[in-house]
Amino acid sequence: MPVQKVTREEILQKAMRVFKRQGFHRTTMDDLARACGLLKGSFYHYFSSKEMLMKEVLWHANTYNEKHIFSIAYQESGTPKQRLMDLLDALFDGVLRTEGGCLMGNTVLETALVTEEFKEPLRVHFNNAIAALAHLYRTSHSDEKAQELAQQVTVDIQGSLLLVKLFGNEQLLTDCRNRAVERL
Amino acid sequence: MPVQKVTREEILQKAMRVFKRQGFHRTTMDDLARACGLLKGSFYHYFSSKEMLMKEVLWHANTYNEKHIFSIAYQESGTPKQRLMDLLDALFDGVLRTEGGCLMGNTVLETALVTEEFKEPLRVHFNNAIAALAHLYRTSHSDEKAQELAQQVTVDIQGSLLLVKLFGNEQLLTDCRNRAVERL
DNA sequence: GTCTATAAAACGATAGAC
DNA sequence: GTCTATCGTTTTATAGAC
Repeated sequence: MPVQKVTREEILQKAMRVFKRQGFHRTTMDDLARACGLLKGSFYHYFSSKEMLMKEVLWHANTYNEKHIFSIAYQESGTPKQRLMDLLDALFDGVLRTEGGCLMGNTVLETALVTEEFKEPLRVHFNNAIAALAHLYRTSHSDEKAQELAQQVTVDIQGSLLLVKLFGNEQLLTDCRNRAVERL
Repeated sequence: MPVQKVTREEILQKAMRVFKRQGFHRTTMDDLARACGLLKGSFYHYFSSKEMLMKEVLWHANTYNEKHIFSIAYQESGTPKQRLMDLLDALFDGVLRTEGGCLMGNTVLETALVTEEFKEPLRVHFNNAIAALAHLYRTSHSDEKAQELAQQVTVDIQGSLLLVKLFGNEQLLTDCRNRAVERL
């Protein structure tokens, strides 16, 4: 009787790492299966296609981020400044712990014009990010100004991650974090 | 006797548009050949591989940008503010005239960790961009501050382009342009 | 210089044994 | 649930006619 090697949850986790590092089109089903210790044939027991898997990975990441990162903005304990710093630390930790930067940002630039189906989870992610930041900036700014600042910080993060990926200088993220906190 | 349908120059131009829209890995040699009105077989007369073609496209874009966009920063006529606005207009024009956003930014996120050979032209591009902006900011700030501002504006542009690609809201670029001018 | 034809490999996906 | 085997397609790249 065949022993179950991985759970669906573990596959989503491992697949995310591979997609983050190699991008969607560069990654093969063989890459993904091997990253999970499986052979390609076995992989289709869990997911019917590469696109379906990617969609699930993106939604899964959204759920995780809502629960463990963006939720920090809405905590009742801690000052807004502390919550902002904690949120950014959690965000950058996730981004830097494995190679490839931000899966969401990478996937936007790689697929936005060729794969309509990924746009919905990607939009949800960035809307969540902006909403969480805006919630914090509203504690010291007007609604409009807070929304504007939240957008600017989101843009700042993604642009910084791009230069980090190219030049390897992680100091850019520290600077980005400081700018976000200073704007409170 | 076969008539020459396209010049090498035209191929680089057309190929850039396709890569910009679809990304490197999603684009096939057949896509590229057809975009030039050629058949795949004919295409290898000009370029030995897709990677070689992409490298040439990136270097070609660098030459164009140096000559027609970043050079604006170093012109002797016009105020720094005017030159900054002209430079950003030229940059955004090139980015918005065809679909896909910024080829350089897209290619960084898609290939930085999987294709070492593209990193050199990509780094040259972003170094050129930052240098041109820093040159302008130096007219009203210290060397260090100008460099810092130039980096921030570069990051701002790339992050804004990412959100524009996802949400289609080009107002984000206008805001980005205004922020860049205000920092002078 | 462009075409047709094709080789050779990679890839997404399926079928069936265990 | 995982494996092996394989199908059908796509893709990169080459060879040779015109």
